[in-house]
Amino acid sequence: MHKKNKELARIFEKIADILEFLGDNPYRIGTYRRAANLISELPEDVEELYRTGKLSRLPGIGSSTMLKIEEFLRTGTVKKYEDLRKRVPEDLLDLMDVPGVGPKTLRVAYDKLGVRTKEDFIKALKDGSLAKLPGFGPKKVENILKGIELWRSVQERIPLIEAYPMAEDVVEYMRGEKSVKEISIAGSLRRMKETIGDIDILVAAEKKDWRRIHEHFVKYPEVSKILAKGETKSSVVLRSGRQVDLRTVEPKSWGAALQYFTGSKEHNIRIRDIAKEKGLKVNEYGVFRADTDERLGGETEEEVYRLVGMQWIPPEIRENWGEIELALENSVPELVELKDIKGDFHVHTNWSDGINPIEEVVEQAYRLGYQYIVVGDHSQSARVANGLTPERYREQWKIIDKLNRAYNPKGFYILRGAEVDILPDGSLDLPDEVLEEFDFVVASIHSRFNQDNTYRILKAMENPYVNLVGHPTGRAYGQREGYPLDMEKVIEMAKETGTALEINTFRVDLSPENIRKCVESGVVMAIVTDAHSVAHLPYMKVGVGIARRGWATPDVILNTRDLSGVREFVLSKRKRMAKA
DNA sequence: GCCGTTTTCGGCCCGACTGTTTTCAGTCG
Repeated sequence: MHKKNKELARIFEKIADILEFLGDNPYRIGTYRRAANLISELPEDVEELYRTGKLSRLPGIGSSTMLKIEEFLRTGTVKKYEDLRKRVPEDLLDLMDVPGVGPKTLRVAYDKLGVRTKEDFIKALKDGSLAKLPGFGPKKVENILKGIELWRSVQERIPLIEAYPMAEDVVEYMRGEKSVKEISIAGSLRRMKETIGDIDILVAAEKKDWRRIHEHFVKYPEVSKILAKGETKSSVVLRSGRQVDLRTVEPKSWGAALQYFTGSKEHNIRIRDIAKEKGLKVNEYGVFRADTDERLGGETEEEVYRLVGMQWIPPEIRENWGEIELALENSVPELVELKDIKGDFHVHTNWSDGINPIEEVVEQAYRLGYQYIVVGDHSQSARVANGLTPERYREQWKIIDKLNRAYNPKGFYILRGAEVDILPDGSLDLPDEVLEEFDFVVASIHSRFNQDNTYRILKAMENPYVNLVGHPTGRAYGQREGYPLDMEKVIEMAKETGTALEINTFRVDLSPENIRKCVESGVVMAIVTDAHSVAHLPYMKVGVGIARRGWATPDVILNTRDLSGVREFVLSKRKRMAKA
């Protein structure tokens, strides 16, 4: 994320927290929170958007917010925030993130018990003084203490790629309860957000079975704590420290509930707003006429969207970022789907740092129904990854040739590939006469991040044999921010040279924001798993989700092309660069 | 604080769970 966006969003979030503590108008507070949310999700630098005048046109950014943004860009801070923070102990406000603790609780502790710090608060919980206040009791205090424990263990959101298998496992377990009619992942996970706070699961079943379903849910073997258990909603914490929420709805409400619990919040508020204008009411049970409460539908998501007058919107782009306007005009783009994917361009074997033999990797790719796979082990300078010398690649090719003889009759092709290192000066780790013999070449930066990486990548793309830039920005979600990179130049050069940019599933690099820029520029991208184990290969579906979140259509995704299309992509670059 | 071909004032999404209540407040999503 852009640094200024992050800082500004944090200031607005803090203003909201303080105002809430002070008991200000809830709608004003909501406005600050929405602004914070919007700014943190902006695909571009806030300063840039301000300069081009696009900022004030965003929904929820009014004149007062604009003034504060201007002030921030000019001075680096906002006076209102500086004034407000003097009125509340900062330490105390952090506690608002504790599950079960809100502004009212903190305010009472502050007023009645003189609580000023986290330690004060914990002391008030433990010595029973908070429990004595009206509206409080032993249970509430106990829950808050549990909340603090949870909060300390789950401070960070986890990467999509970690959360997804976790959620799939819960879904799989819940299918074991026979009264479950429909089940789906919901929330930010269904929207394929890069990081996930907690996991939402939705189930449709007959009302009489709900209790049994929740009983089953809390018995999931990974559960370490039960936070809540009801007829419609239960929450648990897994041993991994992750919270999972399960909700049950009647089958006739399935679509409305799935729509509702998928979010995003901004998207849903907008949808309900539109519904209201049409005299309708949308909630998790269905779509109703506002005046008579007559139920109009809600069994499927398509029906919900249709009833409010628009086409269905893919979950990955439900962020109120223009998708609703397009849906009203029936012109939401057809996004790339898993079934369009014909191969993977970047996987490792135990020839370098993968854990499986090439034979197993190839077999797994074949079983996924692909038409081709690019075996792309590291090149020699990646010593820690056991990178391959030209001689070892030639040995590997003999095996690839042999495998091809076995698999080609079944319509499956193994391509000679490499993930060649881009060296500090932008040259490549293998000579051209070797690169020429590969079917497909991925080039990536793996070290010396302090160099001019824009230059390195541009230079690598000028090589006629480089077909794909691996994890272009160097970002690895949850581990490393990307290095500074002039993305505009990279996009321009990719387009000019006919080089693809990588959507790396594990690193979420490219990010959805950058993917969207590529889509707009018509730059070709390849979705890859960068699998280091056969178990990683099926995560292509997560990669497709990330691509969809960046509004990627099949035409800009290289994996949607068949083998001859891929060969054509490689050959046309070689021809083009030879001429140039 | 935002927003407006029904409004420049008066609305703003809304239901579930928990614990403390005897009809509801606080928190959450």
